[in-house]
Amino acid sequence: MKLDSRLSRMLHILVHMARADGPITSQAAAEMLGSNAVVVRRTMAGLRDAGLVQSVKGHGGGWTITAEPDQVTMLQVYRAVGEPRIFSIGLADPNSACLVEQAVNASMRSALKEAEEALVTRLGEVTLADIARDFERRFALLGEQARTA
Amino acid sequence: MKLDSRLSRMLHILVHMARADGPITSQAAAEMLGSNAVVVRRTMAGLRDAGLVQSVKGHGGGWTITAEPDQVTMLQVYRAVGEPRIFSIGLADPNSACLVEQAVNASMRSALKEAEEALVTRLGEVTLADIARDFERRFALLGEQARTA
DNA sequence: TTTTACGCAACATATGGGGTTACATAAACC
DNA sequence: GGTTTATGTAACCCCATATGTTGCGTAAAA
Repeated sequence: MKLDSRLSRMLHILVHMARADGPITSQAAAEMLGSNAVVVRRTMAGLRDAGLVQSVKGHGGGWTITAEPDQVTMLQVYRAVGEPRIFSIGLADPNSACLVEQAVNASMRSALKEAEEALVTRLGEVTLADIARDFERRFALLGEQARTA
Repeated sequence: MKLDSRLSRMLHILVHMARADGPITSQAAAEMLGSNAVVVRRTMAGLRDAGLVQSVKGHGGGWTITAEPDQVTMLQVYRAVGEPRIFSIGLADPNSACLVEQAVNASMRSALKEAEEALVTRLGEVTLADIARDFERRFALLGEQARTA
């Protein structure tokens, strides 16, 4: 399997939604992501259940962000998409009867736990508003470069 | 794919080898791991290339650890098995032209980098000897429990 | 010479995210 | 009211990759 990109994709769309003045359709989102409208709906369903967005059917419908961008962290989005497995490495047998393997498992668990905590902590510190501000900075920088070129 | 257990498995066998007084055959190792001798050879080849173990063909042959257990860290073993991908989550498009996605990618990269550094640091701090000592502790504890039961 | 092991290529298998098709339903527009 | 536009969801296929398996070659000891 390739990388699970649900978190990354949802962040992408959420920031777009935060900047849009109306709903974004699944089709439009899919085009932004280079993906498929069904995949978008499937993944966004988690965000809707988490209360981060709402969906409206029919003409003029689509997806709208309902939460305040400065109140939504990457961690919340990660959880809203179902808390996908973080690591692709892990224990061979979590419940081995072999004491050697138990010792190995203890050291592996400890290392992975530390890394996961570092990740979760960081995800909890960055909001959609932070990412949107970074976008604005990049956007301004681009205009700057165009003018001085 | 399930979890990549190569690091875990190799640690397991390395600690067994450190405690054995002779070579361990691929078949014996495979039985310890609940796996297959070919898989063992395939994975151990990396450890041999890294100089951690040696293999001997024929009668009485098998695998022997050649490095000092207190000089071999989990990190070295991780590298010897080919530095498998750590995360199962990641960026949707690492080289997107979309500035929003670039901002998302920056925040994702930063969080993942921090977690990876935490993991690598920890892996570099724990040696095979540490794991072997933990095994001894567990083993002693088990005898203790048996006597007081 | 036989047996025991490793070395390695080639192929099979399982898993899970993502892509695709199909159909149902709801809401806006005419 | 009928048509169009959207979402909701099920049911499939596709693909990458660690792992499992078979087969054959080679080296070393009995």
